[in-house]
Amino acid sequence: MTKRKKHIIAIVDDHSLFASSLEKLINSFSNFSVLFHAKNGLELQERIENGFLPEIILLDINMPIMDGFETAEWLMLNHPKIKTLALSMEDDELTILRMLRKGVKGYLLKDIHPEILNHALQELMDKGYYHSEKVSETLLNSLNPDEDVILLDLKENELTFIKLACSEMTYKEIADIMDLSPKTIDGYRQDLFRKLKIKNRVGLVIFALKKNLIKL
Amino acid sequence: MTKRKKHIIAIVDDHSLFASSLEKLINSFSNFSVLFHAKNGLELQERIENGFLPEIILLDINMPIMDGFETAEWLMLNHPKIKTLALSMEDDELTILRMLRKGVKGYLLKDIHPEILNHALQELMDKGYYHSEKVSETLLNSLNPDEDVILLDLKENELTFIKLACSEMTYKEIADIMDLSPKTIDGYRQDLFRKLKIKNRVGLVIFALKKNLIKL
DNA sequence: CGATTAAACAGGGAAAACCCTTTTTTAAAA
DNA sequence: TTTTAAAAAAGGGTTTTCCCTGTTTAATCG
Repeated sequence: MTKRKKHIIAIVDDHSLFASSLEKLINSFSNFSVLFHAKNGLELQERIENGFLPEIILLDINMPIMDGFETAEWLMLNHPKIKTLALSMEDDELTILRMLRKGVKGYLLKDIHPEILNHALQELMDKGYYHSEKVSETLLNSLNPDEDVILLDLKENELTFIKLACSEMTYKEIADIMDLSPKTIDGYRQDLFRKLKIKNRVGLVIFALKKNLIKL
Repeated sequence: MTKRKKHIIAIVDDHSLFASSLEKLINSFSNFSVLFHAKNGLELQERIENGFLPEIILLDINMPIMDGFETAEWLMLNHPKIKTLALSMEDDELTILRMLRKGVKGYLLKDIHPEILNHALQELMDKGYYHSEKVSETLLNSLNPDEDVILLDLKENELTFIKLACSEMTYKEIADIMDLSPKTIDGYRQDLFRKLKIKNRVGLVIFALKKNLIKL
């Protein structure tokens, strides 16, 4: 309730319709206002280097040219005082962990209610961090730190393989789709089974679901 | 807001601590009051046959002696005017469908908030039915009526097999646990694959998860 | 009781999955 | 350009899964 200057926010999102409406929403809050929005990380860099310095950045992840991961990393290294809040539709644990490792102060899912956004921003300023309920849940469910390391170390091909292995395709078919030898696929499989300490493909499906790597 | 007589409710639940607190809660509502509670369907029958006739019955499912399914069936056949509301922790589609087939007017999950209960009871009287949000979702997700028929027709052994097949056990191990021949298990498998039109065990896991037959 | 029906079980074979190890290829570093 | 390391591929074998069909067993019923 103290009368003070509004906190300055920047929005980074390639979906400009979303960004504009978000801007309107935030400007309606009493404690926050939007300074500018950028279509991707590169545009954000330009703005910042031209002297437009926000306190908070709402950062989308899936963007062309320079995505959320790169952007968050650049921010962490070059402007550590800016509080970055990831704002995405992705709720899989891998994406969440990756962003947290890039130094974001919070992770918001895009389906949050308007009032929650206000609350989230306030908490971010007060406590220094804020996560969506679902995100906190996901992070809490991850009681096995080893698994997190494994998850973060997954190569792109391994990830693709896991997702495809959660379908009814045979490994042969997966190999065809990924344009790799069945023997290579078998290598991925074997490797993952060892790392994840699982006995068969069912274990892989369960893992993928627990980590939200696939949806039902 | 019209001043009228409270609607008379009976609670059927073997967990008497839960039943008692539920009674207190309901008695605090302006439009409803609890007439009695019974530990199982048999006790309910006795009460009703002694002239205690509620308008609404909150019916638990897992109870000794006479469970929710039997009780709902008996109520449907003998007292069709009583509105029965299933009140359970089970959120799998099979249980839900089974209860609906026994004529219950609604399905509430036990983790609902107190205010929702009041609203649920009111809706039940006004519209004649009410389902928990999660339940409605589950029923909505089931866009394949054929699958529902299959689900309802599942034998106990088939169900057990499905659940075990969602673990990392081999069919041989499942056969041991269920004390059946591996060939019998293979029969279940083959049968289910045909009925559910799936190609392999992954399909079975996905099915079980979609229907909430297993939890992660 | 024989007849019917469903559940349990079996024979037998092909295809996938699983597993260990080694080699080739590729790309980056020294 | 040689070294090194990681990714891809392969050799080769065992186990499990998958699938078709047919038989025995058990329970129910006219």
